[in-house]
Amino acid sequence: MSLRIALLGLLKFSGPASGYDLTKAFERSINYVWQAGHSQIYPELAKMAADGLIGVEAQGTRGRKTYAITPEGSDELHHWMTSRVPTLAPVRSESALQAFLLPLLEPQEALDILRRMQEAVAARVKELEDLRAAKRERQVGDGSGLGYYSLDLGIRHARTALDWTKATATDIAAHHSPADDEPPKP
Amino acid sequence: MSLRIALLGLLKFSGPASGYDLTKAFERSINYVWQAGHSQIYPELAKMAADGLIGVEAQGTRGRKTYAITPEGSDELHHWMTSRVPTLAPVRSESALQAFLLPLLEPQEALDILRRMQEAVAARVKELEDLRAAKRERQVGDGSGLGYYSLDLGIRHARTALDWTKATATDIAAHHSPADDEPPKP
DNA sequence: CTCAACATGTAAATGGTTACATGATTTT
DNA sequence: AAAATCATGTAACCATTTACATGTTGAG
Repeated sequence: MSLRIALLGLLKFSGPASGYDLTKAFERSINYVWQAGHSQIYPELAKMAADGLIGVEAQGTRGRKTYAITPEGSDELHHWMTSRVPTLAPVRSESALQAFLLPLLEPQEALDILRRMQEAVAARVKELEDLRAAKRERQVGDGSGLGYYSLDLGIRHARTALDWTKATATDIAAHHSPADDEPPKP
Repeated sequence: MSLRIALLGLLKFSGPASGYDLTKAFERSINYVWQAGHSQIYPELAKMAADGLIGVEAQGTRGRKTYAITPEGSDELHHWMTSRVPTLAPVRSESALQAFLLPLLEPQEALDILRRMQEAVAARVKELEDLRAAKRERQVGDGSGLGYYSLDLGIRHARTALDWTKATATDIAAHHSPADDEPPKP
């Protein structure tokens, strides 16, 4: 379902596009909230066309097929957006699993992991903030452009994860009584 | 892979258990970071036993099989925990997709959705905070117990999502110029 | 005796990833 | 002429979900 919705949203927003274009669009923008490769996108477009949600608007050179959203597709998209019950998608994340299992490790091992996590998350924060800055330069400064609000959400989540790594490291270090194996350097 | 690690972690922490026990443990605790039902767990346990990561310790009544983690299983778990590179799992969430597509809607429609999201997220925050309070009462107050740190992470994420719904609603309402279809009630 | 909880499995369907396969056009 | 990019598809595999299927034990 979600792949369909994502494709309908892209077609609605940017107008007619080919499977190739949509694959690129996925890589560029939407892959921060949903991922799909061309091997999933092409068959899905064929099914959506069969269901009347999109139509082949033109066949270009190199076998290029340009799809456009139909009124039925617009309805489907609008219906999904406005009537889906806000199910909090359960988290399914290896990092969260690692966090879950942290108490199994020795404090020093846990601290090492948290330090590495912290670096990775800090890099992600920077990546997303740069992306937002680049977007701001390219277009008008308001909330138009798909992905504006989800990018904000992503940045907030990444910053929260960064805070968590710091707080957790502090917490573990406190229980650990750092004198044990980190003798102060004079 | 992750399912294996989750099962190894539970067996390591709580000692020998049956597939049934582990299914219950999943439902209770770990399902905030990873989900699996019994139909996935039983076959996986069989494969893990074949791979020597766990062993059948005892066969009880009602066909109950009790599995225990082996030294090889412990190694595998420890290796995964300490040597996995902290890949930020890409988000794949319907809610994030909905956030991504929000600019397609009329401001009033978007505000309605954000209001419903806000209620759902607030409920999640409360659920998780209650869970932490209940855990605190039951056992010692420090960071022991699997899931202590990931629960903290979950609470922080949920609060962040709540903040986002409020900020986004405020932002959209500002652009919308509320006088348009929300005349002030005298 | 009946119902809830215990206990384990398999099968079918869906969704997603990786690899295979092919060919046209444009750029260097 | 070679390489990069455009462009589309299929096949095999893996993970996950939902449904099917069966039988035991203990409590009320």
